[in-house]
Amino acid sequence: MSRRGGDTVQDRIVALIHERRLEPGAPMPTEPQLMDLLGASRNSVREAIRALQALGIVEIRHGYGTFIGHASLDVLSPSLEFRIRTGAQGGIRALHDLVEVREILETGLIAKVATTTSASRLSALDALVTALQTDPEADRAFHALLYESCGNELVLQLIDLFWRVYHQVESAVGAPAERTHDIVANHRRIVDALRAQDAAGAQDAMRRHFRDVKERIAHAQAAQEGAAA
Amino acid sequence: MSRRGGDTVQDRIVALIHERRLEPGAPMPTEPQLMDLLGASRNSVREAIRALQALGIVEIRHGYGTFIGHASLDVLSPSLEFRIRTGAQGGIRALHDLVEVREILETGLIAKVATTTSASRLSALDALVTALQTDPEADRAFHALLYESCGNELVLQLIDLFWRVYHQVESAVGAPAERTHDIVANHRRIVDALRAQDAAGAQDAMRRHFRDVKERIAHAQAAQEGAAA
DNA sequence: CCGCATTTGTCCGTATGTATA
DNA sequence: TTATACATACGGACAAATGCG
Repeated sequence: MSRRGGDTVQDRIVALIHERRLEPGAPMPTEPQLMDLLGASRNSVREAIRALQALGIVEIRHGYGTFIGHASLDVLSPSLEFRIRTGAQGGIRALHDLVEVREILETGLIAKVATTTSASRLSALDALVTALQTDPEADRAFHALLYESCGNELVLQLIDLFWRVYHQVESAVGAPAERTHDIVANHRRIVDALRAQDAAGAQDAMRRHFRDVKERIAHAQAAQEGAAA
Repeated sequence: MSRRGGDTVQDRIVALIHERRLEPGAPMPTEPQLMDLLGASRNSVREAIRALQALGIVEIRHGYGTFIGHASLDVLSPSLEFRIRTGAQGGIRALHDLVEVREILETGLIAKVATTTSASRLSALDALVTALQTDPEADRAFHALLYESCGNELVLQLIDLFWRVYHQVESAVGAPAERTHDIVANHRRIVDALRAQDAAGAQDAMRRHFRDVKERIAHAQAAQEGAAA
């Protein structure tokens, strides 16, 4: 029932939000109110709200109320993770596609921020590069901080989403054979190019970084095929 | 209850899918079976399934059954559209971010396919360019056909998703002041560069295309601010 | 074409847990 | 602590849609 069309309970709730100009954080009507407004039973209203919650359009706080959400992109995490894990070849193909999207996004963005990265940000990036050797979250923070100055919230959330999904399925699809030394070197090259305000050099460094990531995936694929034989 | 963790009904259903190695298109257990398997009531099972449906992980057919879905990215359409429409300044800022993501993706991809576009595909692109003047869907088909040879299903779905969301909110946020002549010229430049196997030229043509799109958005923003004054 | 079984959709009533005041 | 409002969960019942004999 939920697909295209304006007559489902779910769509009518979304229309109600837009009509009332409810902004993120604002309280939703309570379930009894929605039952009355939409002429639907509690069960139908609840199911529609659960679907909207899965999309990040509303947020439910236990025993308190339901509120307008921010529709953050990270609601796609379970869907993307599922997509990869059910993909052919144990999802390695889908994982490669995911990394390629990351590469396209980050090589495109790095050129935009290459000349607008402040000195303080550069030193913060330096600190994160050294932290890479011990803390895996430093890598996530590194890629997030890189593009913080671009002023595009959507692309920041996209990059963070893909980073999280990749590292979540990486462990499930097989050990990545981390070579910390190469990883640190790749990240340091990126920072060096930014410090020199060398956009093309930063793009090259980013491409090299992802080339190694894709090599690890290909290696995992070969190991998997070997195990299958 | 639905957030992170492995003890919710929703997460247990996903775990069940993975345990049974159910692939897209395969039938899910029926609601009574899930009630028995998970020890939950029918309402709880139904709400969890509705959330999974919203994520594209399952597909429900009334009176027939529930099946494993493909987790296609287009489930994000309502979420993205909501995100833009509730954004500041009537969503124009968010719309600009969306177009910028499209630009990054397409300028990055066009370089990858610049040398692998067959002659038959080029003539098909030519036909779509002429169709642009009458059929708005030709634009969508054009951008889809451009990258069909890249072999990355994920990025294809991303580009198509962003195209649809943009054109859906474009009408809601204000008339775009279409100038068909310029649009056709921009697309033709792209095809010409591909025919010459000129990757850099194709990127330039793509950037010019999106520069015009962003100009239209800025124009709509100025008109809106003028109306508010 | 019809009727049947299966499955999902909707609804009702009730009880329980939780957060706020 | 108590009271209230809210979300959560359960069980039962009937309606609607689909596929099949």
